[in-house]
Amino acid sequence: MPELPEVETVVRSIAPSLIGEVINCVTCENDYCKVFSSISPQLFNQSVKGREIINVNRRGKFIVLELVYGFIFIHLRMTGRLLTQMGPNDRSHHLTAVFHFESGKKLFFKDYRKFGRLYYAESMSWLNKKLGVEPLGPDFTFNWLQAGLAKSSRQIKPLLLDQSFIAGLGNIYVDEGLWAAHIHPATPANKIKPEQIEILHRATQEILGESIKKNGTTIINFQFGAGNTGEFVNELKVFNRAGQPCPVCATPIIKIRIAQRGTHLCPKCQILPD
DNA sequence: TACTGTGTTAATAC
DNA sequence: AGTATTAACACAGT
Repeated sequence: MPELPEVETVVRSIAPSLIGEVINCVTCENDYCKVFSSISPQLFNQSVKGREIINVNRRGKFIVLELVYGFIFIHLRMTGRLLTQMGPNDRSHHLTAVFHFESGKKLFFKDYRKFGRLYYAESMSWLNKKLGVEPLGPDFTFNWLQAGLAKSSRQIKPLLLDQSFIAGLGNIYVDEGLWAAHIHPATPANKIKPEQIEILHRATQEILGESIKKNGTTIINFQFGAGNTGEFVNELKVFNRAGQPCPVCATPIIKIRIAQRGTHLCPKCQILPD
């Protein structure tokens, strides 16, 4: 399940082989035209054919291919993978799209649940208007977070998962950040104490940064490059650790449902306020 | 066989 | 307007 650190890892792994390539065409595979979202393969190709990729970046959980004119945005959703070559075990019926470059190189978009999508837009504003602040960017300050939480009565976890508020956090890193700050995930955002907001702010940045250093987290599916997996899975404190001891107090971690999402927490460290 | 889990959007209800 | 809930998407795994 790629979140910000995993998408960043993918970007770093593919950027060197994509920059400078000129797109001949992008085909959808296995009749899966939906990979282009709502537009037709013809229209998508009209926009990208002959254009050079001049940079590869990330915004939230989107991979951004900057073209000499315009942008391709790639969202991996849960199981999308970008491969520069197909391995012997990569079954072709999981392919949803292929980039064909004029050099002869290819980029394969493999996605066995087929939720991943490709989008084209002429400017970054298409994406920026959907997404909130970058948690590793300069706008993610303590003051901004405190003000944002004060304005909302929503439960903190679904608020942090809302990409139009903060872009890039998903189930793993929200659970980890809330545990670090001793915040129960169902706490109304506007009831969280400033001291806890301060820890949440710092912990979120630290956890994301550390995870990027370890190439992200692999629970089941995440891979990058030629089948490498993320090592941050070994640093997780609560996510996917139901029944195992809390690293702080040894109380068994529990898994509950909040806003229809599996949610991991320490029932002793993270108490819901009255 | 029925259910779950993933991220996101759209639709709907309050 | 803000918030919460649900379905839809697709499919491997249990």
